[in-house]
Amino acid sequence: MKSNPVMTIGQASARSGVPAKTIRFYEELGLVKPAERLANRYRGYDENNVQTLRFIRSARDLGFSLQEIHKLLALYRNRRRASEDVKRLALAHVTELDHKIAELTRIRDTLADLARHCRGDQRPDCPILDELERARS
Amino acid sequence: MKSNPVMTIGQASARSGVPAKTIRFYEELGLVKPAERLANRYRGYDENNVQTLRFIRSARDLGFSLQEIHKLLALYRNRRRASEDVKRLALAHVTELDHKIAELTRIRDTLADLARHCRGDQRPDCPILDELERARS
DNA sequence: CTTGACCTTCCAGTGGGGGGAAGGTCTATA
DNA sequence: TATAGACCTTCCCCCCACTGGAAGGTCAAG
Repeated sequence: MKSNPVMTIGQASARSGVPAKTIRFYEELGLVKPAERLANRYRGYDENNVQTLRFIRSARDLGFSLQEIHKLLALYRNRRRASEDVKRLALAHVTELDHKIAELTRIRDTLADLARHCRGDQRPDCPILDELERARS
Repeated sequence: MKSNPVMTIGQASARSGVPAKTIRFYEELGLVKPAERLANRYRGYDENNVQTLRFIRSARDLGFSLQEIHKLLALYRNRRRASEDVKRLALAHVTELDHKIAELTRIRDTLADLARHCRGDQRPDCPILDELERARS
């Protein structure tokens, strides 16, 4: 399962879209281990590493946390995985997203409503400040 | 503009709903300065302070950052403010929220779609992993 | 032989707090 | 009067997911 050639962190970064600093950070977390260390102490990455980095990037783009990605990577690398486990992770994340969206929407509507009632002129009266002042425990 | 009596941080916390730790943190940021220090070095808060803490809490609940709250507090305390300025801050925040909601919704739909196509059984085949593997730069 | 583009490690900061140590203070009760 | 316990103080470290920068090593081109 060796895939030459080996590249430096800068090249792996260019080919994966993950910043070099972030690649080192992921290594520290145990997510991506470079295939080898070169004689000059540089990290050496292979195609497998690049593929892993792309996987992480895609998962980050879909809003998965690094903890969730850790689990996803384990499933990704496990040929005997059950797709059930992947689906469960994904659906849990969808639920999380639904909660966040609902919360943000509620906030957005409240604020837009307050702003709609504010004249927005040179006078100091402002229902937005009035509402913030009122303790809505 | 003195409003006795003075209370300790615990009482201010109970009356404002802001944890004592957080009150100290806000002080460090220059958001709330206790009315006085008691002889025993305890912080002493008055009704004004409590009102400010409630204001901050309400603004946090509406998703404003502490930086934005800093500006909101300046307007709140300025009797010669123009409601225009408050409204502008609020609407900018609504726009931010709209972007976040749109982004999260896009992610949510993508992920739900992927999950919908995953059988979720004991077999390893999984379109979710397939998609993560594919580099969607 | 120098310049500049890489690479290395380590330390610090972001935002918005939370946890907990080590120690001072105050009040109620035995 | 002693002591328990509930406060308060400052201090530093932890979370997440990075990002920036300093100080120094390595390598290819001119």
